Amino acid sequence: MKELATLKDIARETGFSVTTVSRALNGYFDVSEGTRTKIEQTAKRLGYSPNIIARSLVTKQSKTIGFIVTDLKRESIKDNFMYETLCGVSDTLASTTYEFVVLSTSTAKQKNKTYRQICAERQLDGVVIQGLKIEDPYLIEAMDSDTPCVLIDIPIEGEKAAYVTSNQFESAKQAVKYLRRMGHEKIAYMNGSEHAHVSQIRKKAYEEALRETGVELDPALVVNGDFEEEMARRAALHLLLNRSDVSAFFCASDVMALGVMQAAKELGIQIPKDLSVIGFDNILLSRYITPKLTTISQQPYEMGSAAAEMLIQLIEGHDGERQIELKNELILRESTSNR
Amino acid sequence: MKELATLKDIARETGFSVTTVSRALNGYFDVSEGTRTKIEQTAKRLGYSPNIIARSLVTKQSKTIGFIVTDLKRESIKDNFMYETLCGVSDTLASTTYEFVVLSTSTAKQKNKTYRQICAERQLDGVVIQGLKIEDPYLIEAMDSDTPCVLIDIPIEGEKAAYVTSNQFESAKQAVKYLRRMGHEKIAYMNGSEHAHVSQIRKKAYEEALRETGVELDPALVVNGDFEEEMARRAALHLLLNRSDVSAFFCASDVMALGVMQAAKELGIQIPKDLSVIGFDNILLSRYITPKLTTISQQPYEMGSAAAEMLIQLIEGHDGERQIELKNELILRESTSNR
DNA sequence: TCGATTTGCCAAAACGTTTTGAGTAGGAAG
DNA sequence: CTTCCTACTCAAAACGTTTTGGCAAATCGA
Repeated sequence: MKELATLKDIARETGFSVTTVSRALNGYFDVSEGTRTKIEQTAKRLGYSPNIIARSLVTKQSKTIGFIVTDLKRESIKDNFMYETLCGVSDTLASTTYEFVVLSTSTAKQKNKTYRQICAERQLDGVVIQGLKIEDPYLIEAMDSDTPCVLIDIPIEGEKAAYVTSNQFESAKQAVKYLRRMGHEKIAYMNGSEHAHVSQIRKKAYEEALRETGVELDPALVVNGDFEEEMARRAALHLLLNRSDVSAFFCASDVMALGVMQAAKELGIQIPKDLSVIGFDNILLSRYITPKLTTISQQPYEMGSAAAEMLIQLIEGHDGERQIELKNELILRESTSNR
Repeated sequence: MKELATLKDIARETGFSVTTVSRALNGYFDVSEGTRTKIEQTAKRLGYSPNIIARSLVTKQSKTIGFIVTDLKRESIKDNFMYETLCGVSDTLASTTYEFVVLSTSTAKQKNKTYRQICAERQLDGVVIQGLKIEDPYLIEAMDSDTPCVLIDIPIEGEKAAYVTSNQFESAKQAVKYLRRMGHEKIAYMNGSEHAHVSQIRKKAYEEALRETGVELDPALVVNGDFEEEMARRAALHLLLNRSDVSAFFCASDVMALGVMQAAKELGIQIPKDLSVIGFDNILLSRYITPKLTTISQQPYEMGSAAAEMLIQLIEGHDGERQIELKNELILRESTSNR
């Protein structure tokens, strides 16, 4: 299997110079129609395809964007958040000339290789970042880096940094207020990892919703499941054992809601009769379990897709929106009822 | 934000030549200890990181492997096959110097850009291919291409081509024979897309299992759901309406089994009392629905991980296994019972 | 007719590496 | 005093593109 044809090969074959061949193939106007078709034909005949690497070296554009994700792990098949955003990114990139490389990182790894290095090494044209923790070094770096980037679910803007998120705050408040309207007063909150921006904002929403509906905040009702089912189960078990007055649970993720439901089951607490539960994410499972989970739907696919689009705008220097907010929606199902 | 430092910068700074700097940084032995440390220090001080693109151009190694997947689409959040293999690939690649770019293709796209071009353009060091149809052009190309590749679930070998698969045939037979042992005789088979290799092999297994247990093949009992829930539902509906003697369904995927179960429900047919159902894949959902689905488990994560490992062996010229077969397992749950 | 413009083409430099082949200096061996 | 190693260093070429500046011929304007 021989090597792929180069510009030089075409030049030799047609008798023109490398320069002319290059310009012909790139649609410049200073090459006559005749030579252009001749060159194009031999290019086709030889199966020529430009060497993106060589091109990148001189143009400084790799036509590659990085999809940086923290802890790409198989456990997240339950919520498919990362996978769906990836699909969104992939789909919109498919109609462009860009391709994307998946870069899985972690807080530990970020100490070995700086964000700058990651971008520079492969001369990434742009970056989509998802799942970063608030205090991750990459966050500050990304903010005032030279290479365009768009953050998912972390509302930070910079010279070349944009973000896409959703109306987390409002929708979370809406969920809590819904519980209040159903007559619940002792509403527990299962928070996710403290290091995630979404956790902070959802928690704040929970607090504000209670305040606005005239309920005093009880710190004991706020527990943490770190976005994990098992941890949530244990935390819920502990809380429900000690506080029989809790009649509703708002969870920062569906996966944790699963843990809460499991805990309730173990204690013989019936959902929704004895305990109402609301999740967050609208994962696939949420409408298959019994009782079906009331939850807040997000649109990860659309987020990925919007992120990619915005990134390309950024890369190509068009100015436009620097922030996008998608709409979440409260989906009422069977896990909630009147007090 | 200034550009990243280059070898030239370090050379200027230290007074050595670019050659020496390069060799020092790459650990050659013909550079004295003194200069090496001096060079290393300034490299660190300037935040030097090699430009992989430039390096690739001369070494012909991009340190990038391609993950070619057909029709990366959000629908597959139900079976997470593709996502899990991706995690497997990502995890084993994480401990190497390779990175991977996701290349989503389709039968249509394969007409525009040949496999060779895809590999050559980005000078991919190797490729993992998943989800290819049997008659896809890429298959033949990959088989005798120069760039190493590992196919997932398509047992084809080549000079530089290897594959990883599972004991599909045996495990499918085992499932059908299990139904036979439970006394079922009229066993329907819901096949997946004809173009998928796994469909063909699972169908053959179904036929052979019946033959070996002395049941005459009834072509009318073989229907096709194209790996889609809705199509499977319709096909099952049609079959179950006309053939009340069918007492069991073996499905080439869990997602299609979901469709079958839905059809049964619509017809008032109870599972497993009136109809036994076995799926394939052991998707997350399969143990959450009621009744819990009896199915065959696969190990997509391990497949991806094994594929990546084998690919690197191939790339680096070590010879070793060219084919890997993982073990599937029949998982008995609640959707099957005696006739 | 002559100068000016346009058209079509090209040589050479550049991008940041690695690799090759050769060179220098110093010491050891004869 | 040569000759030969050894240890270290480097200039130059190469990888496959794009870009710059310019050159020759053809066309145009007067």
